This record gives sequence, C-alpha cells and structure tokens, in this order.
Amino acid sequence: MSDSLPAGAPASDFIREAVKADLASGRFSSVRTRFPPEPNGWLHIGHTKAFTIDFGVAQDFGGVCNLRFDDTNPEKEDQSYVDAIKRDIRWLGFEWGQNEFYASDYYEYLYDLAVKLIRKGKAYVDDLSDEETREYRGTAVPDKNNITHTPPGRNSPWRERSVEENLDLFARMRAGEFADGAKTLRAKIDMAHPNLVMRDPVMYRIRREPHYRTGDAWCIYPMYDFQHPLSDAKEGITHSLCSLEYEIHRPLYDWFIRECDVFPSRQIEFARLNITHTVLSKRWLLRLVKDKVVRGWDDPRMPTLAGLRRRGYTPEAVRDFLSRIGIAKTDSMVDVQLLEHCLREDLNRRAPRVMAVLRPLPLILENWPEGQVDWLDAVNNPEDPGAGTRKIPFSGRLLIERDDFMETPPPKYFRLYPGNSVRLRYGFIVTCTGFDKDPATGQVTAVRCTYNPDTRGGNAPDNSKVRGTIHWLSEAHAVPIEARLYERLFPSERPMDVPPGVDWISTVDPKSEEIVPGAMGEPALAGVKPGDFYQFERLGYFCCDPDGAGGKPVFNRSVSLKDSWAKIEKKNA
RNA sequence: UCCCCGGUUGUGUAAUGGUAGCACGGCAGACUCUGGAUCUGCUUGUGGGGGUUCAAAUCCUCCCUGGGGAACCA
Repeated sequence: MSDSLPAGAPASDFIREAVKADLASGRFSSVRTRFPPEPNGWLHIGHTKAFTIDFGVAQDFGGVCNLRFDDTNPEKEDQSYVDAIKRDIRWLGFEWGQNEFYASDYYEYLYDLAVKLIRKGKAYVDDLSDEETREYRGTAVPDKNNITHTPPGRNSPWRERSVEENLDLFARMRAGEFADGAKTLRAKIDMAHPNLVMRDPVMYRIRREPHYRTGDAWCIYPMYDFQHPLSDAKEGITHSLCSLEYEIHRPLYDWFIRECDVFPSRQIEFARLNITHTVLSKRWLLRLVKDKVVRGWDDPRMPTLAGLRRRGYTPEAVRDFLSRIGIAKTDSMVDVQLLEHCLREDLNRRAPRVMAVLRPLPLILENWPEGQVDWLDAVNNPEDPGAGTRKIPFSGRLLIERDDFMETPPPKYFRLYPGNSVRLRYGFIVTCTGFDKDPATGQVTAVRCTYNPDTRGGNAPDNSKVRGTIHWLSEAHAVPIEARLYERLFPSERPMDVPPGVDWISTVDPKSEEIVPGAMGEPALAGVKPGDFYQFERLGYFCCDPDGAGGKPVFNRSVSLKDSWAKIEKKNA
C-alpha cells in the first residue's frame, strides 16, 4: 500500500504506537489484523469503531486486514448475518478481497492442536457438569456479613487422567459417543490462579446442533478462548485488536499460543464505543425489534448500520465521526451530538436544497395577477456553486409552514404576522394584510398578503430590511409527500441506567417517530429514488425511504438543522 | 473478596519529564436571502496526599474513585 506511515511519522493513538514499536523492534516485520464478527446479529455503530481500527491500522502500515467470521457457536449463527455483515462493512468503505475466512474452517486444525496439548499433558477430558465446573472453579460467594470471597478452585477428580485415556476420550467425544454436556476438554493450567479465566478453561464442549456451515460434521465445538488465539495464529495475525472486556483473557490468549507453539499474535485492547441516548448491545437491540418498539433492525432510529443508512447517515459522516472520537482505554460515553454534527457537516456540503412544507397553510397574494405563474431561479446548493440552479413555480396561491405565521407573535418573532413583511425565499417580499379564520374551530385557514413586484427573486430594495425569510410552495404545483420526523429513541442520556424496578424499554420516547402525512414538496421531489437525500430548507436533512417507492414519496428526517428559534422559545417559556 | 484495567474542562481526545492544546456541546457577539451556514470571544480541567526532580498530567508511593472478569457465549 502506498500510503503507509513513513518510519518517523507520528502514530495517532496508542495502538498505532504499539504497532510502530513492534515494527521498529523487529517483533513483527509486517502488519496483519483481523475483524472477527460473530454472525449472530446486525452490525451497529459500535462495531464500526472496531473494524475501522482493524482495517485502518492495517492500511496505515501497509498491511492487510482479514475478515474472519468467528462462528463457533452453532446455536446462534446464520448465513443471513454473514451476508448482512459483509454488506455493512462494504457500505462504510472497507474491502477485504480474498481475505475472507471462517473459524469454522479451522475445526480440523483446532482439533489437531487440542490433541497436541493433550499429548503434552496440558489438556484433559473432564466429566464435571457445567454446574460442577463452575463450583470447582471457585466462584465468588458472599458470606453472612455480605462480604464476597473468592475461594481458590479445586481440581476436578478427572484432572489426572493419563494421556492415553484423554486421547481416547477426546476422540470418542468427537465421534459422538457421549451426550451433550457430558464431557468437556479442558486446558490444564492452575485451579488456584488468581485470574479466574486461567482456572482450567473449557476448550471444547459437546453440542449436537447443526452448524450453518459445517452441518452435522461436528458435535464438539471449540470455545472462544481456545479458538481465537489459534485462529489468529493460523492467519498470521500480528495484532489482534479487541475491546477491553478481553483484557483479562490476554494471559490465556498468550498461554495457548505458547503451548501450541504457533505464530505469536499479539492482542491489544481498546475501549468500546458508547453513545449517549443510545443502546449498543445486541440483546437490547434485539428486544427493541422483538417488542416492535421499532420497525425492525433497519428502523431509522436504530444504531445499526442498516438503521443509520436508512436514516440518511452517509459513510463519510460516520467515518468522520470515528476519526474524531479517538482511541483509548478509558471507558467513554460519546455525545450523540458529535455524530449529528458530523452528519450536518457532510450533508451541508453535499445535499441539494429543496423546499418542502410539513404542515401547509395557504397564503393568498391579493395583488397577484389572476392565473399568472412565474418561474423563478433557486440555488441548488449555496455551499457548492457547481450544483447550479433550478426553476421553481410561483403563483398567487402559495403554501407556507403553519409555524411561520402567528396571529399574535411573541417578542423576537420575525416571521409572518399581521402588518409584518417577510421574504419568500427566492420569491418576493410580501406583507401580511390579514388572515382567514374558521369561526367554528378558531383555526387560521389562510393568510392574506400583498407582494412587492420590485422584489422579484427575493432581492430587497435599498433600506428595506426584512428580518425573516420563509420557505413556500406554489399550491397548484406542489407534490404530496410523507415526512417522518425522528428524534432520539431514548430521552435519557444513559438508557441502560434505569432505576430498580423500571423496565428500560418503557423509557423509549413514543414520539421518537412522528409521521407527517400531509406534507408537500416542490415539483422536483416527484421523481426521487430511495436513498436520495436533500436539505429541506430551514427544516433539516431528509432521506428518501424505500417505503415510498412507487407511490407518494416518504422522507425520513436524518437530522434537523440547528434551530436557534427553538432555543429562544425555550428561553421564553 | 480476589484478579485485571482506567481516572486531563460538560463530553471525547492530545501533550511520551519542559507553554495543559484540539474538537463537540454550552454561552455571548458579528455577519447573512435558510433564525441555516460561516466567523470571533468566553467556557471553574490533570481525583487526593506524600515523594523524586531545576522542572511532574507524565516517574515512585499510599489513598479515593470508575469499569471489567469469575458462561460448556463471543
């Protein structure tokens, strides 16, 4: 790779420091990393941090990153997850080429290494049940004063079986001679070890469960602690980057590599990503889906990549976010506003502008020539002159946002109210002369204005200061759309911290999705395709949802514009 | 309780014995045909005590505090 770090280049985080040092010391001569998802769920934004580090570190040092499916638990895994995971990684912009691997392809290799350990007297077949195993390990128990003690573990009565017997038993485990759970293969390390994961960890268990790739070929499956370091070694992974929770497993990782005498991969741990107002755990996300709190795994409010994509997040925005949050070992909670900022920044640069009215209120121009339509120029993107202009129709009967008119305005309100003038964006300056009201409901049904013919295009003649500019549509030309306004799923900054007795799912904001069926848009929106994104002027960024395909277009609000009026309103309240 | 790892401003992250910086958020202002964007300024920070040193966020030590581990899951 051409963009590898020059020898003297500064590393930008502690992992790259370590990699650089390993290269300098000769511990490794090149870099190979891996991203090892288990195909048992959809990728979420927390995973993007992990695989951006995995792929990014490899890339920075001219190395390679393998994609390896860590599929050693047949009960949970499925091909559909494999496909979804690959799709999502590619969406973010990473490619692994030929380097796609499966831990399930290593079963024979792993079996051989297990045999090797048995021969060395470093592994044995144990007959303890799972419950007994736990108890023998010395699990912590509170005493009568409620002080917890961690007793040393006790050796299993089967710990001293002969090598021959272990070899025979292990072969028969594989052959299917024993019931599920009847026996395990365990590493023989130290039942008194202060680190509980070192107390003779289980290497293999018996489970008659068809695997999505190996079918019924195996009834014994390797455990993570045994399988992972050896899979890394098989692929020549130099730096096995993972989250902090595996830190305590590192001595075991190193033990298996040493005892099996294989390639000395190095594990380095970093803090996983947490985001405010969000949950990032497969279990919690699954429940949101199962309880139908959301539309599915790809609901625009979900932090899954599929959800973010449907919401209108761009890969560029997500990658920018990732580059800003940094990498460290401190448990952190990143403000969701940083993510939103990154999206706004990207879309501000790229999204075509268009006018749409969420809650239309008719505006009648009393002095507009009957039946006349004027086609005006509108800028497609003020941030990008190359985006050009378009023609938009203007007429005597318009639609404006209901919020942009008030019968009796509060202080600092400078949109439309009787006697006040506003600019209709790219249109004319208009002055409110009155309004119609439904006597029965008291609701305003139309606003009446006169327009100033000298202000065509929105240009104010000298000295005529107009504070407000509002968006509008020509009623006869407007196309109906559906808008879906999204807010954070959880009002609480830390949804997982709920008081005892409270079910976290009850804290979901029922108004996190608001459907606005009667919205209207300018003619350009008639031909949109799912995935198209726009800025609706003054409202926010919207992305066309697949739901509207073929019929009335549906737009998801990806993120609103910063709204300083909302702030003023809040202050007044 | 034991074992492991952390604690830099509201949040995240730099500073690798030598000026505590950057970003987001928040606040104030400027500007503006999106109350957008942009720009400017401000924003109570090295958890605490001792020690080493000319000099400590950084090294040592004790304490405080947060997270993780104790699955035949990964």
